[in-house]
Amino acid sequence: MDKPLETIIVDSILDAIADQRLRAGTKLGEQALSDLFRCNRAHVRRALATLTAYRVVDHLPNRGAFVATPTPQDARDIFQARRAIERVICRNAVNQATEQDIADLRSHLAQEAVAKGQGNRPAAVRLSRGFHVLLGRVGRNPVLSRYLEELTMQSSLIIGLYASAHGTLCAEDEHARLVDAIEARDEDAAQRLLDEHLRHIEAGIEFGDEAPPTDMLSAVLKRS
Amino acid sequence: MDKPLETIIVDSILDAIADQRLRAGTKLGEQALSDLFRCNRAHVRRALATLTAYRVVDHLPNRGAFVATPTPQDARDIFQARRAIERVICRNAVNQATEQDIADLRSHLAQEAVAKGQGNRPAAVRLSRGFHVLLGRVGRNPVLSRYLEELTMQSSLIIGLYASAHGTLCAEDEHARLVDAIEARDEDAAQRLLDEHLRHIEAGIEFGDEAPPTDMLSAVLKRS
DNA sequence: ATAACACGGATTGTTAACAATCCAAAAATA
DNA sequence: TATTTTTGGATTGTTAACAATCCGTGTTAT
Repeated sequence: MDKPLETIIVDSILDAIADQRLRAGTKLGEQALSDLFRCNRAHVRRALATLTAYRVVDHLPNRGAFVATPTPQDARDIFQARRAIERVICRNAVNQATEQDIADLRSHLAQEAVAKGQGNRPAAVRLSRGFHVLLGRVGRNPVLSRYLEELTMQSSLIIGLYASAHGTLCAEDEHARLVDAIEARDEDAAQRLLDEHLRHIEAGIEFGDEAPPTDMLSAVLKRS
Repeated sequence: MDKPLETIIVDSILDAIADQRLRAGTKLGEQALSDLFRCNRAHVRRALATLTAYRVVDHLPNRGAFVATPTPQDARDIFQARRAIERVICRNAVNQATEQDIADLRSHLAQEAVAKGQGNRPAAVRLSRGFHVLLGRVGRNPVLSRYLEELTMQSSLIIGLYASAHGTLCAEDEHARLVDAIEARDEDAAQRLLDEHLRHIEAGIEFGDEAPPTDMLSAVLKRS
């Protein structure tokens, strides 16, 4: 049981972003965070530095750290990168997925279905991201997985910023059909399904209206 | 004229790695670095943290920071990621390269030729990396460019670690032919050339013999 | 002679105090 | 009243001292 403290802060913030509890533009004050996590300001400082390296936080000198607000152009670049990376992850998954992997993916699908059935949108977004991250693990290339984790994180941010209200979010049967293709070892079908899936997500994003930053860190980050 | 100090340290170390003046496994002591750059230990500490985030430095708790030593499996993963990413960068470049871009690439080719002609291997490695980074810029997707910069950095490390002595390094006419294909707007040819080029580089790597870490930071990092 | 142990220097990790900067609200001026 | 200036509090950035850990060396005991 190790608790490297800095990782706890980083993960808490990443989770909050994936959950869309932390919205783009929110200020991440050092004092506020060190109070929340009962720790030294230096720890918070390092956590914010690594989040900045992940491009999930913008750091303005003498101003502080803010949850990044990707521009529409950023969004296009990010989704193009996802298509490039997930294409190969998908191929790896088709070639290397074990029965256990398939079972894990299907189990995840079930969770997604529950969240959707309950109309729990934040959970749906988080689980949808989780599906792609899980797929990345199945691909067994840690380099690609890491990039995908970054990109899906930023995607969550983008969806929180720009997603159209009429929540056309990740038709989950697209996930299911992708798992079918992987299980059937149909590489072409899997790659095609994934590419289309990503294009659907991107198409569901509506640019043009800026979302206002929110606040109230403590209410949003508190958990353990 | 900005000198954010931390970036100076980071860039110096990255340059030294790209130049293969800093070899894998070298210890990066905090004291040594703060002496070298006449700065506070905290600055060094942050620089090492961001280098760790770039996966170019390994940080062992209570032991210190070391230039990362990628394993052969790491190398395979890294080159697979490069193929995935540069494939798309290449497509972008074919579609968007301006005449100025082509000119820049050709100018870079000339520099590479000079270094090779002089038998200057470190410069050749650095310039070879520079070609790919430049290509990334032409692709005009900052997300992909950033990942490519990381990956080429790690590639330099790998080449320094494992490259066969009979320096079959980046047949530079492969770069030249790639630029030809881009200028001719021949997407298929460009992508094929780049993919083959990357496979050639990877094939030129010989695993199995571990290279011993070196030392003497001051001799290797000093410049400005 | 070898192995376990203990000591001391060196290196990393942590903390708190101090300095610099920014921001918003109040005060002064036109 | 509108605009500029000032001022105080709050936040970030920097530094140095202190604590904890590691590692090589030298000692001791079997």
